[in-house]
Amino acid sequence: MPELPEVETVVRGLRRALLGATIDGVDIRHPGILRSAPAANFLAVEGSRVRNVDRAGRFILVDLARGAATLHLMLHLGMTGQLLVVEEAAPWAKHTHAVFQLRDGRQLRFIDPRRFGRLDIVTEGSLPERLRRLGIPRGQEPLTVAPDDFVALFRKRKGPLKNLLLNQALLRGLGNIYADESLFRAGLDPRAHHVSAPRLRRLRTAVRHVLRSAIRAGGSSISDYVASDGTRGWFQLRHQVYGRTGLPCRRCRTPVRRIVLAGRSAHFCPSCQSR
DNA sequence: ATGCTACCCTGGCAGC
DNA sequence: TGCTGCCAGGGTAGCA
Repeated sequence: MPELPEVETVVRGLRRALLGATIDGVDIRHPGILRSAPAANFLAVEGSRVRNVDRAGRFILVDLARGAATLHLMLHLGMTGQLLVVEEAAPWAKHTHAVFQLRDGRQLRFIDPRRFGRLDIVTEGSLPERLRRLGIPRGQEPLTVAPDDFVALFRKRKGPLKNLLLNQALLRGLGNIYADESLFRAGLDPRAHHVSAPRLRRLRTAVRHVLRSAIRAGGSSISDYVASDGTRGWFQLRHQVYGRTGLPCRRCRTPVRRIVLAGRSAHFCPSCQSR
């Protein structure tokens, strides 16, 4: 499940592989993955060069230049999406929905069995305008948000803390795994309401630590996730609570509990995490 | 504005 | 063995 660390790993791989490469065309094999722009709009990538690869939350942004014109490609991996840079002769994976042909004979392939992933493209407009048209949430980046801003984001909000962490309009990039892992590290119950400022500061530190550790590990590979060169991450081996329902807490041996919040499983240690 | 639920979609797995 | 039914969840539409 690609969350911020997985997307960051993919972005770093794409940057290494694609910067300066020329795109000769794109084949949208399954238009259902398009978010808003019709398939015809993607014809514009022909002859463009990759100028930058970046990330906003879980959204991957590829800046393309063609002459004086710029194009902005958005890719979202959804639940099971993969972006692979391969030689064009590489074996064909099932559920390959889009293929970008590179002039040097390689291909960027978008593969997504569950088809929750999305592609979009815009051609112009100011940065905020582009981000809006690409559907990028307005939330803060968890790795750069200042302590006071982090506290301000959550202080006057209602609802369980876990739900707030999943709200991409507040903080973008956290998903179910890293929300649970961050709450465990901060010692906070996912059901906690109206959390105090000192506890929120602790949560910010925990989020940063968990995300950075996961990025160093190349992300968590649970089912489909792989980096753009096909390698798997190993942070799943370090999960403290996610996916460990009924197993002993690694800190205190109390069985890990699973409840449902925001329509998702929330995993936590009832002894180590307090409200 | 905000917070909630239903929906999309397929592979993997438990249970019979 | 083979079938059925359920579960996983990111983002968004639609609702109160």
